[in-house]
Amino acid sequence: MTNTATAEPRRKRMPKAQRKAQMLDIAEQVFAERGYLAASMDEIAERVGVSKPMLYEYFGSKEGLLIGCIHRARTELLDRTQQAISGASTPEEILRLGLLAFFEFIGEHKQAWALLRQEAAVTVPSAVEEIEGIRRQQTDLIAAVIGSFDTDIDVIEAEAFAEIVVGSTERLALWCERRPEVGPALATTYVMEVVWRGVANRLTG
Amino acid sequence: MTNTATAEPRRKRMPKAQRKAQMLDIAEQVFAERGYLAASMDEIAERVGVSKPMLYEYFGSKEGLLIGCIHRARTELLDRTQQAISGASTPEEILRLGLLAFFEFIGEHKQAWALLRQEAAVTVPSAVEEIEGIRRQQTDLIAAVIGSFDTDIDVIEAEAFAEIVVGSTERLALWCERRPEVGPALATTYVMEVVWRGVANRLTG
DNA sequence: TCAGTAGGTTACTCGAAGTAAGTTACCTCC
DNA sequence: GGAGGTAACTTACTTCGAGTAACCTACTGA
Repeated sequence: MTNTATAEPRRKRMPKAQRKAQMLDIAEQVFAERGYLAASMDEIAERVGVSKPMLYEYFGSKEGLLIGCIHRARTELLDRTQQAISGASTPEEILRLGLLAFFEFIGEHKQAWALLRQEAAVTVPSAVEEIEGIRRQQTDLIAAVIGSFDTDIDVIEAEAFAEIVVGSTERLALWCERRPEVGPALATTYVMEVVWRGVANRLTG
Repeated sequence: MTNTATAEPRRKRMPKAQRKAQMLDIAEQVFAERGYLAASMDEIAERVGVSKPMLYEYFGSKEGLLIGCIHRARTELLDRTQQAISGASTPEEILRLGLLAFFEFIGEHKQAWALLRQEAAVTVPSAVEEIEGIRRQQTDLIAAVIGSFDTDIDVIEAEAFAEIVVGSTERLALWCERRPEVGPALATTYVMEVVWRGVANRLTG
C-alpha cells in the first residue's frame, strides 16, 4: 500500500532553475487565490512538495517570493509587447498593437494581474517599486511614441499623456474582468477611441 | 519627577465618538507611514495613548480599522465632489469641476490618498470593496454625464469611457506627486484635453 | 455614598514568518 | 563500485504580532 515502487517520485529532487520556476508558478497561484496576506509560506511549500526553508533558500522572504512573481510577469510582458510592436510603422499602430498585446497578456494571466494590480501594490513596499518599473516601461514607450509623433510637444505634457494612457489601460483591464464580453480587441478600441483621438486632436489642433 | 500633579492627564478618558475619531487620525497616519502590513496595532494603540483591546472594541480588527479610515476618506471625498459640481450646468463643466475637486482633495490629504490608492488595494477583501465603492461613485457619475451628453451611446461604451476617465485621473494624481509643479488646475486641464476631447469627438464624430 | 456602566487594562493564546543545524540523494573520480 | 563532496532537502525550533478573556476604575446620577 505505502510502497513507492516502480518510480513513484512523491518528492523528487530537481535542478535549481526548474525548482525555482515551479515555485514561482505555485506562488503566483496561491497569492492570487488567497491574496498576499492570507497566503502562507507553509501552504505554498506544501503545494510545491517541498519544505518551507527551501522557499527561503531561493527567495529570501515572502516579500522576495512576491517580487520574484512580479518580476517574471514584468519580463514576460515586456517581451510580448516589444514583439507585438516590432511590425508596426506609424505611432498609432505602435500604440494600438502595444495595447492589444497588453490586454491579451492580462487576459491570459488573470491571476497574476489581479495580484499585481490589486494586492501587491500595497502590501509590500518593494513590490510597489517593481510594479512602478512595469509602468515605467509602458510610459516611457508611450511618451516616446507621442514625442515621435510631434517633436514640438512639451516634455511634461507628453509625460502626462503617457500617464493617462497607462492609467486608462490599467483601469479598463480591471473592468474587463467584470465584463467578459469585452475582449482585448474591443478594449483596445475603447482606449484608442478616447485617448488617441484626444492626443491626436491636441497635437494637430 | 514621576508625579502627575496639577492635572497632567497622561491618559484621559474620552467620549466614544471623540476617541474613535482620534483613533482614525492616528491609524491613517501610521498606515501611511509604515504601510498596512508593517503597521502594528500595538504601535497605533500606543500612539493613541490607549491599550490594544480598545482598538478592537471600536473597530473589530486591523482590517476593520483600515476600512474605517478608507470609509471616512471616501465620505469626505464624495462630499467635496458633490459640492464642487453643484454649481455646474453643462456635462463638460461637471466633469471639469469634479476633476478639479478630486485633485485638490488629494493635494490636501496626501495621507488619506495614499491610503485610498495604495493601501486600499491591500489584500483585505473588504477594503477592496470599499475602494471599489469609491470608484463606483466616480464612474457612475461620469457614465451619467456621458449618457446625458448623448443618450444614443451604448451603455457598455459609456461605462468603458467612465473607467478610462477614472483610471487616467488616478494615475495622473500619482504622477503629480513626483511633479510638484503640476498642480490641480493643470492636471485637470491635461485630463480634460485628452479625455474629454476624445469622448466628445467620439460622440459627435 | 454607592450602584451601574462606559471606558480601560493586564496577560494571555495562536498562527505564521523566518532560521539553525542536521540529513539524504546524487555525481564523480579513483 | 565505493569514498567523499556537495546540492538539495528536512526537522524542530524562535519570534513577533493579531486577536481575546477576564478583570479593573473613573465618572454618572438617584
